[in-house]
Amino acid sequence: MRRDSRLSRMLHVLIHMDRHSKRMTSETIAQMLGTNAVVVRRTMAGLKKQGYVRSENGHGGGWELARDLAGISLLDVYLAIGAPSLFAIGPSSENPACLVEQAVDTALDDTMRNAERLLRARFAEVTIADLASDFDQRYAALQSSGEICAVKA
Amino acid sequence: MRRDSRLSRMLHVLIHMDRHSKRMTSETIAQMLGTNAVVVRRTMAGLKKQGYVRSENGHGGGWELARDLAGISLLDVYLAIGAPSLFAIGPSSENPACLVEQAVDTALDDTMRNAERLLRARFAEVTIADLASDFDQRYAALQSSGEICAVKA
DNA sequence: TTATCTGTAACATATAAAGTAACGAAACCC
DNA sequence: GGGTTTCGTTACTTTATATGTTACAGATAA
Repeated sequence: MRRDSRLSRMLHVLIHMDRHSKRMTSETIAQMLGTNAVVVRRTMAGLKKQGYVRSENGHGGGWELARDLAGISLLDVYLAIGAPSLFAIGPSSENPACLVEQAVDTALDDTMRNAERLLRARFAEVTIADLASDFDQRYAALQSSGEICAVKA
Repeated sequence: MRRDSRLSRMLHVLIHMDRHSKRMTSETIAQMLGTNAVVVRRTMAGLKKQGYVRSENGHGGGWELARDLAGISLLDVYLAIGAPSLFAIGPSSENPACLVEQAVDTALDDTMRNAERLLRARFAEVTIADLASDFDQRYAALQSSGEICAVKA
């Protein structure tokens, strides 16, 4: 399978929603992400459940932020999309009978757990507003006035 | 795809090879790992190329250690099997044109790079001999005299 | 009522590790 | 030498899972 890009995509979307006055439809967001509207709804469902975004049906409907970006951390988003597995490596089996394998897997597991703790701690430190201001700096640096992801910022 | 278990498997094998006086055939190792002899040869090829193990053809042939386990770190093994990607998450595209996406991916990438550095540093600290002594403790604690992975330790 | 939306279910695709079959080459035994 | 064992390698198939797609029901506004 490909690398899981849901976290990256949701952060991307949230920032655009913040800079976008009107509601954005799944279709608009999908084009922005280079994907499909169903994929967008599927992934955004978790953010909605956690109250980070709202969605409205019908004419003029779509998605909008339900909270300030300064109040949402990367960890919040990561958890909202279901806290998918961070690592591509792991033990060879769940419950090995072999004591050697148990020792190896325990050691690896400890190391991976530590790494996961650090990653989560780091995610918790950064708000989406922080990322947005990173974008502002890039934008100012380039002094560009063109299109940004097919959606004006 | 499944979680990559090559590192776990190779560590497992190396410890067994250390406790096993005779050479072990790919088939024997495969049974120990619950897999196939070709998978074993394929994965062990990297360890052989780095000089951690040797293999001999024909009658009485098979695999044997070429270096003391105290001289091989987890990082050595990880690198030997091709330093596969550690993370299951990543950016949505390689070269995003969108500045928002660039900011998001850069921030995530920094975080992941830090995590990778920490993981590699930790892997470098631990030798296979360290893992083997973990096993010894488990073994002593259980006072078991039975089979261990179909291969007596 | 009709055109837009979201929400879901159901199914198809892509990717890479893992699994499998086949065969050649090397080393050993008789 | 001839047969057997074992590695080395190629060329597949399988598997798991995020992603992509189609279809359709339900909700909302003009």
